[in-house]
Amino acid sequence: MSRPRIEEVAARAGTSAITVSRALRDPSKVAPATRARVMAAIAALGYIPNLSASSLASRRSGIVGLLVPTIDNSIFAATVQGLTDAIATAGLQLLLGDFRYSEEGEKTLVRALVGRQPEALVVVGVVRDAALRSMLLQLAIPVIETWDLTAKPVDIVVGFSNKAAGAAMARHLLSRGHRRLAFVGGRDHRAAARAQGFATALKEAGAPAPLIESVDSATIADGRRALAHILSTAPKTEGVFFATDVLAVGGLLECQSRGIAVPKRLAVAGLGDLEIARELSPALTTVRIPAYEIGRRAGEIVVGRLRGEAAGPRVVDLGFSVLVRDST
Amino acid sequence: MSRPRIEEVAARAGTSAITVSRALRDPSKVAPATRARVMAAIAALGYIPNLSASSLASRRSGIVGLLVPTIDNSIFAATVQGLTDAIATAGLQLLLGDFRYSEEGEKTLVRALVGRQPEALVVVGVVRDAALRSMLLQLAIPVIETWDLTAKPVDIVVGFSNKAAGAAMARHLLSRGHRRLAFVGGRDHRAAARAQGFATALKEAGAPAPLIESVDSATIADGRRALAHILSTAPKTEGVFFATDVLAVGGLLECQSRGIAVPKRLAVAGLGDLEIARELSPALTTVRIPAYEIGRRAGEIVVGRLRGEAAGPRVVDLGFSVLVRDST
DNA sequence: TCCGGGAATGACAGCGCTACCATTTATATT
DNA sequence: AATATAAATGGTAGCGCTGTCATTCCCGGA
Repeated sequence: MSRPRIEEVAARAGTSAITVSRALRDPSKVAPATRARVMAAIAALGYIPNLSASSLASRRSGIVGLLVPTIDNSIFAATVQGLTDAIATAGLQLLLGDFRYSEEGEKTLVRALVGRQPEALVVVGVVRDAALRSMLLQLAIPVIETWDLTAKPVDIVVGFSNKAAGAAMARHLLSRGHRRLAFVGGRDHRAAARAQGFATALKEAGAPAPLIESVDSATIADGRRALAHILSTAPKTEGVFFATDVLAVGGLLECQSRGIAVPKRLAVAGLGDLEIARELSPALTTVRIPAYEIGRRAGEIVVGRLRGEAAGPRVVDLGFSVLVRDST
Repeated sequence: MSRPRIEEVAARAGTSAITVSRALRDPSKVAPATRARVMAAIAALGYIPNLSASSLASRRSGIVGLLVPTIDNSIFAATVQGLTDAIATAGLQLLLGDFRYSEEGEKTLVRALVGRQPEALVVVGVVRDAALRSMLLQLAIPVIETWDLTAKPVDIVVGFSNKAAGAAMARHLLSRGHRRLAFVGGRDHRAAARAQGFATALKEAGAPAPLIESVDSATIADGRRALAHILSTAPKTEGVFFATDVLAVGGLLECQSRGIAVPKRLAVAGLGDLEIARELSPALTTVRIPAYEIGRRAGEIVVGRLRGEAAGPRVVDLGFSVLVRDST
């Protein structure tokens, strides 16, 4: 009752194991009649090749490892989708590792992923841990970091500049006449970069430094709380930039609850271009991130590299765009 | 510059390959001093075991395959998280397959997953295709279907009754005095089951049959459009049950735009308990689905089975609860 | 002192497949 | 007809690890 092996298929098709192997992987190398017999035998036996054995023998696993901080976050989901789409064309498959934002988990996970001999590794985020960096460097496989630009990637980085996004939003808010501004974001590096760009742009424009409000997680309720706190601390605030749309939706709803006029009394902006942000009224001004494209491009780079194509630039900036809507 | 093998570690630790293997997998069988030398050698060489070779030799892959229709959907994300949490305790890893709701893709994908010799397979949804069912049966590994109860699962099913959820919501709406009702949902089996339960409960209560409105996808915009269409087709409708919270949010926002009083003039209900649904005003009445628990339980069942524990019931109903809020 | 028994370790074969090279057969060229 | 060339196929070895069984070593008890 155990699963059939390639030898059984070969016997049934009246040929040898190696021919069955070829019929599956490179049909052009097998005569049509033989191929037909092999395929019939495969179907009859329900044969499914053992890819562990295949990986071991061929030294090609057909796997791309993906390291994500958490799959809960729907914004990363688009990136995963893009990556899947791109690598599927090359017959590659995704092995997912979800490290839950923990440094220790990250290292264990990398070992588990690398042990499966992936042909490339894609990381959502940038690798900061030095030990991990050097470990990845030694692997001698493509490593693509995403979602955040860094001047010295382990190998290649595909993303956009969080700092530039923060600065762009600062300039937009200033252009609308809002000068006393606040920033709300988490404690992760991406949010910090957005805050820094935001503050720097304000400084350059001679505007007052922003109030920086930190949140522990990024739920709508957190956004509400942050806005409430800002209004009690700095009631004269004229505009708030939230590091994510989810937080911004909380801000917008809190304004609704309190009867605060948006954008007249207070401007609200977010980042991420969620559908809900577009549908609320006033519609949320936000930064569109090419989340799907980031994954897609990462996948294309992986596929290109595995085909031995010439390496492109190490830093791929996919940009972003400020979508001006009614909330600013 | 290639990766070190177990032999190199053994040589450096002054022992044999098999002892290194044991030191990693069952440390109690190796003397502490030897173990320490082995670990030192592993660290010095940066050795990472080749799990393809390990799988092949031991016939244990340490992998659980997961088949999801799409990872875009954040509601499945909680299930994935629960599953990951449960199997991580047993040192198992997730191999993700995303079949994008296509039947053909599903079969290809299963072959790709099964080829990696997973120790169990978890499916989000129920397997309907007969050929696929018999293929899964032949695998002789645990197969857990989720998110939908079925009387005859391939092996085990963990979920809740979509039909019962629809019926519960129908009874709730009736109890609030809403009698002319409508249902909005996609064309998938889960939505169909909810619609059926909804309609049946109405019939049993002697209420008029619901208007059934189908949507092609489940975005906020779809929910808005569906509500608009219902109002133009059947202006006397008193309540709408949307198959998902995302659709219901669209319905709620459309009511806001049109100045329709909720729930006085029109009651709105959803399913899924998204945060946004809770935060809008009026807050959305919805059905809470134990999404995380479904994944978690599926994982626990897998782990239990692999440990050879006695099999439990084949159908595990985790139930649901109607969260009554202000929109009904 | 000898022996039995368990702890620690190792030798060997083989998991199922594919790379490499050799061989056979069919087809084209002179 | 003889040779060159390509297409089709097969034999053998080995990918890196672990299961199985054998061996060595040490200790306590008779």
